[in-house]
Formats: sequence, structure tokens, C-alpha cells
Amino acid sequence: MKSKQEQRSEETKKLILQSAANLFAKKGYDAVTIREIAKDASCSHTAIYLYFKDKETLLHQLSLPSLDQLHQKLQSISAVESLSAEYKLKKISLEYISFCLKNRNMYDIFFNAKSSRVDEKPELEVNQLRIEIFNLLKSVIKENLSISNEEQLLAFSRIYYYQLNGVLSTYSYQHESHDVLMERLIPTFNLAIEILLLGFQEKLK
Amino acid sequence: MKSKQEQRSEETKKLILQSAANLFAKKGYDAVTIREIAKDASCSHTAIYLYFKDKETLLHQLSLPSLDQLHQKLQSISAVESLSAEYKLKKISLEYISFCLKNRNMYDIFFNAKSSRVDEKPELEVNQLRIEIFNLLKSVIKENLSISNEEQLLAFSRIYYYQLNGVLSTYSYQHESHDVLMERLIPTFNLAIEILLLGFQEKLK
Amino acid sequence: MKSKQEQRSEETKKLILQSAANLFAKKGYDAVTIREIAKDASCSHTAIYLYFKDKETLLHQLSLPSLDQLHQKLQSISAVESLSAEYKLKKISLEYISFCLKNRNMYDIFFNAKSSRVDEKPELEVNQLRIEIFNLLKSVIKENLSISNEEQLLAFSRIYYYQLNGVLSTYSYQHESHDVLMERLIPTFNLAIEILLLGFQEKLK
Amino acid sequence: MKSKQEQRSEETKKLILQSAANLFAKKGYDAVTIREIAKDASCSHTAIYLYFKDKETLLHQLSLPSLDQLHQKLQSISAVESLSAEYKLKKISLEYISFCLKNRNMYDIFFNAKSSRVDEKPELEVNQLRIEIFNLLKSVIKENLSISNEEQLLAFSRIYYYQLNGVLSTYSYQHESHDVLMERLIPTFNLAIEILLLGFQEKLK
DNA sequence: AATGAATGAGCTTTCATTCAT
DNA sequence: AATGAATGAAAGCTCATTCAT
Repeated sequence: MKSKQEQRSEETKKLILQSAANLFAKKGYDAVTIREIAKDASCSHTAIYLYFKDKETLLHQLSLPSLDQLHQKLQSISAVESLSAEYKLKKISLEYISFCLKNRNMYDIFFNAKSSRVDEKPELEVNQLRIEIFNLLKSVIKENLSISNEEQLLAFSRIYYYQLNGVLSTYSYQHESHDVLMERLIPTFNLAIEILLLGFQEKLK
Repeated sequence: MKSKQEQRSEETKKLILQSAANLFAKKGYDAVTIREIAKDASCSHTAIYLYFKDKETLLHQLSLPSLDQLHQKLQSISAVESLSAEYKLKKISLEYISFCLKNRNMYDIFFNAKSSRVDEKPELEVNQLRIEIFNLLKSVIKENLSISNEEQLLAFSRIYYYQLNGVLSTYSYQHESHDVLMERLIPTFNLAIEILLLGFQEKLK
Repeated sequence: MKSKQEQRSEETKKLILQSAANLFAKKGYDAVTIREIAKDASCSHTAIYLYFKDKETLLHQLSLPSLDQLHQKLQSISAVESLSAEYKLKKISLEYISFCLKNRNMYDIFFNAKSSRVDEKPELEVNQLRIEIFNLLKSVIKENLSISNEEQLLAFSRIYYYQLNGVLSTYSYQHESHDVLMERLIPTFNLAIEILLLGFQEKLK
Repeated sequence: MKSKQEQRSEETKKLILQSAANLFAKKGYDAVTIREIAKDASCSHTAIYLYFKDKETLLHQLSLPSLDQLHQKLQSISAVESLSAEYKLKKISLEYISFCLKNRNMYDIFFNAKSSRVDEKPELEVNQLRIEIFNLLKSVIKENLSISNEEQLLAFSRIYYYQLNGVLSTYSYQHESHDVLMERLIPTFNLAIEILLLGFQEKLK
């Protein structure tokens, strides 16, 4: 059982992570200051250094669980046997889009290699996850198209992936709320998937 | 007729813009300092404030002509009657991609509404241009598909646009040079266009 | 008899002092952090404040026993009747030098009145000890020269003392190890004593 | 002719150097903050960075001219042909001591290699000067003793040098004023030189 | 007795911007 | 028109020290 102190400590850490998440998402990594985060988390700025080595580490520790959560969600969708391949693809895509729009400006934090030191661990884990998410998409696309040519599958998957990111990059900076955006995008978005699948199939003939 | 002073003045301004363009593109807006720009433009850092209210204004005045140049290029391609519709589309897309990768870090400056003061003019002009470029794309897509349904054309154009931006957002942060990236991307990229066109056509049936 | 608790407590205190001594000697007072000491003494950093009012107090409590130890050693040498006066002087000087070089960065702590609160006790004790060490030297010099003129003895002793400290201040900051330094210094150093004694004797004539 | 601006600029720089000198000497390098220096020089702390790359550079630029001045003074004394060798030696030693006591806590800045990067230029210049000062002393000692054995000369010079530094290290931290200290030290100090010369001569026999 | 959590003061440094000339 | 001097705000971070348990 956790002592009161441990509980408070965990709470503080969680608060910091939350505040950081919000602020990074709202204003971008560089524009947010440690003191700002501290204020938002109602702790002193030094407390942050109790839990995180530095600002960059905070960022990475922040992005990892979120990405992980997304990954798990996508995986669980892909695992349901009863769903049709096309439905899975749409559902997964939607989740992906929704997640990224929810985390908006965090987007480039998740999906870039901004920090130069690529050799460090946390960075790698993030990259790892990105790759896994991509592979998941690929496997579902395979299911949809029953391609055997691995190279072609890769090319198609990339095109599909670009499409998703294209939607995101186009709308990431809009100031509308997640819900409003989603509602507006879903139709076009489903159409896009449809078109791509049609195109893929036609190309395969 | 311009006096010598006026000429020198204009020259200095142009030099500043050029240097800023280069540096912003190379290192990103935040990472570039006013003094750096001044040095590169071989003028004093205070001189910059003679021509531009502040750093942000410089940025906006900077993005405009570049975008405008792109716009003109795309327009001139679309105007050549002798080219096939598909070739035009590919050519235009390629130019667009190439431009954006060249201006990499400038990318989010061009295509975001980050700056808070949305009411100011330059912002609007940029938006204007973005819309015009989008419309250009739309018209070439119309040429390719001979759609009459305006709504459908809009939806298809968006999907196409997303695809382009998807490529960009995926590769914007890679540290490879423009040329290397382009060479690697062109095949997948042409395939993507092909697929989309196939998809569109199939959907239209 | 001491309770187990008391024993443990004393042990911890001793460990802290040891760690502090090592670290101060290795890196200098300012460069060592309380947490570092705690880590080295394998206790929490707050425990240190249980035994010592603050960092400065720790430092003073630290210097005392070391100096005391030195004092005792020098005294014991001077007490051995069988040794010649000159040998005693050389031996004592060597011990003194060796001790100071071993405690290198601690050197200015031992021999300075840096700390502002001159009125406090520990400071005084340190001064007391310094004086006693000086007096010891004086008595051995007296033995060597058989001077009766007290004033002259004092002057000679000072000169001798300066010589010792001169060696030290010259080599205190070298980054060589204690052993290497000692080996290199001993000859010059013995020569210095010889010269001084010759000079003293000549002056006395 | 210097413009008013240039004049003011030079003045500011001088003020900063003066303040830094005073404060470093009073409290030691580490204990002095940039803002403290700025306050004392009545300029903003950022102004300091206009003239000096960073704190360390300020330190080096500070110590060099002083040392250089000392060096020149000693050299000029040694050059006067009309003076006796012994008088020269005494005069030079006195100047050396006086200078070091005047610059008190700056002492360890001048004569240490605190900063780890020994490979850098400024550091080297300081070392260069130290060596030159030592060589000067050596040559005057040679004049006094007319030694031909170079090795012995070196040993003797070292011993002499230790003696000087010994005086300094013993009194460097006293809180008495330079003048009071000098007055108190001069007799003992002259005696020390006398003794050493006697010792040297005796040893040479 | 002992500790993890938390803090406030303070550090060096950088930058966009303005002032005086 | 143009510039060097100067500044205030702010950033990331570290440390000795205290509080609550």
C-alpha cells in the first residue's frame, strides 16, 4: 500500500505531466517554459526537476505513454476478427486522426526527430512506436488488398500513410475544437480511404 | 526615377530579406537571431528595424514573395496548352513538393496560422495565396477528370491536397538534403498520383 | 555504555565526515554538493543536517580533527629523544608538507580565515592549533640552533614557516598526485632546510 | 580622435574591469556574480557580455594586464645597472610581495591553473608571464651568487621563490590593509632574504 | 533518527528591441 | 539612413536548506 507521501508525489508528477501536455499542445514545445508548467501544475519550478532530468526528458516521458496508448488501441481494433478489413482500416485511420488532432501541436513532437541526439534511448522508443504503428497500418492494408508483392505493399502503405498525415498537417493548426474538426472531416476522410482503396485495386489489376 | 539613396535602401532591404529567407529555411524561425540575419546581410542589426517593424513582420513579408513566386510558376505550368492534363498535374505537384521541401522549416510558417494576430494584413495575403494555389490544383484536377459536379470536385481536390501535404509533413523534418529527398520520393510520389487518379475515375463511374 | 542507536548515529556522523573530507580534498569546497556527500556516505542528504548545522559548519568540524591528528604526529616526532635535532626538523617539515599536499584543496580551508564569522568557536580552535603547530616548529628550530634570543628565534621560525608554506602554495594546485609531487619535491626541499639552517647559523655568528 | 561614443564605451569597459578586479579580489572568482559586477560598475549585467564573451574571459582579460605590469616593473628594476645585486633582489622581492598582497585573493587566480582548459590561449599567456617572472628572479639571484652550475641555480631559485610565496600564502588572507601588512612584514622579510643569501653562499663553499 | 518532497534564491547567458548619436 | 551601446525580460537549471511524515 502506498504511503500518503508516495501518493502525493505521484499526484504531483501526474499534474506536471498533465500541465506539460496541455501547454505543449497549446503552444508548442519551445514556447512553453518550465516555470509556466510549474505554475499550471501549482508546484515550484524546481519540483519539475525532481521528476524529470530536464525539459527534453519531460517531453519524451510525456509523449511515450500517449503514443503507447494509441498503439494499443489501434492494435486492439486490428485484432477483432469479426470486423471486415475495410471497416478495420477506416476505424483505425479514424482513431489515428482523432488522436493526432486531439494532441494537435504535440503532433510534431510525436512524429518528428527534432532533437538531434537520435542515439538516446527515449527517442528511440518513440521511433520504435512510430514504426510499429506504421506496420500495423500496413498489415491492415494487406488484409484489404490481399497483395503478395511486398514492395508494392510498402509503396501503397506509404501512400496511405501520407494521406493520413496530409489531413492532419492541413488541419493541425486550425483553431477549431477537436469535435468540430472531426465532424467536418469524417466524410471527406472516408471518401479518401475509399478512393485510395479503389485506386489500389485498380492498379493491382 | 529613384534616387541613389532609394536604390541603396531597396538593395539593403532585399539583402535582408534574402538572408532571412536563407537562414529561416536553414535553421527555423526561432533559432535564427536578428543579429545573425544582419551579419549575413552585412548590415547592422538595427538597420533591420528600419525596414521591418519586428522579427515577425520580417517573416511575413518574407513568406509572401516566395509563395507568390511558387504560385506564378504553378500557374505558368497550368497555362501551357500543349501539355497533357495528367502531365500538368504531376509537374505541378512535383514543383509544389519541391518548393516546400526546399523551404522546409519555413513550411509551418507558410501553412499555419500560428501567429496570434490573425487580423493583420500579411497573414490574410498568405491565406489568399494558399487558396489560390489550392484552386489552381483544383482546376487541373478538373481538367484530368472532367467532373462537372462541383462538390465532388472539391472533395477530390481536398483529398489530393492532403496527399501532397502528407508527403511533406512526413519528410519535412528529415535531415537529408532537398535533392536526396526528392530523388527518393519521386517514384512513390508519382505512384500516389496515379493511384489517386485511378481511384477518382473508378469512383466517378 | 552507548546504546545501539547512539553507536549507529556516531557511525553515520563519521561516515559523513569521511566522505566530506574526501570530496572536499578532491574537488574543493564549493564544487562539492551536500547531496554528493550524502551519496558517498550512503545516507540521505537531510541526515547531514541532523549532525551539522550547515555546510560551513561541516567543513569546520572536519578540519579540526585532521589538524589535530597532524599536530599529534608532529608532537610525537619532536618528543623522540634519540633523534638528532636536524633530523627531527626535516622529518617534521616533511610530515607537514605531506599532510598539506594530501589535503590539497582543503589547504586554504585550514589556513584561511575566509569564513566571515570569525567570532565562532571552531574557527578559534583551528587558529589555536595552527599556533601550536607553529610553536612546535619553533621549539625544534631552537633545538637546532640553540638560540637564546627569543625575538630572533621568532623571526627565524617565521622565515622557516614561510618557506614551508611557500612550497605548498606553489604546488597546491598542481594536478599531480601526492606521491609524485612528494618524490619530486623532497630533494629541493631538503636542500632548502639545509640552506636555511646554514643561513641561520651564519647570521648568528 | 575618439568619438564621444567610443569614449563612453571605453569607460564602461574600464569600469567593468575595475569592478571585477575589486570584487574578485575581495570575494574570489566563484563567489562573485555577473550582476554584482554590473551593479558595481553601474551598468546592466548584459553590458558585460558586450565586452567579454563570458565570466571566465573577463577573468583572464583582467589578470593579464596586471601581471604584465608587474613583470615590466620587475624587469625595469633588474635593468638598472647602477644598483647592487643584493639591493636589486630585495627591491624586486618587495615589489613582488607588495603586488601580490595588493591583489590579495586574486592571488590564486593569477598563480593557479584553475580553469581546466589549459590549452587555450589566455591561460597560456598567464603561464608564460609567470615563467618569465620566475626567470627574472633567477637571473638576479645568479647575479648575487655568481653561480655557474645551472642546476644548482635552479634549485636555489626555487627555494627563494618558495620563500616569497610562503610569505604571501601566510598573509594573503589576513584582513589587514596592504600598508599595515607591508610595514609589519618588511623587516622579517628582509631578514629572510639575508638568511637565504647567507645560506646559499655557505652552501656554495 | 531519518527521509523524500518541496522550495526560493540565485546563477549564467541569450535575445529582441530601443536609445543616442 | 544607419549604427554601436545599452537594456529588461526571460530562459533553463542547480543548490542549500526546510517541511511533513
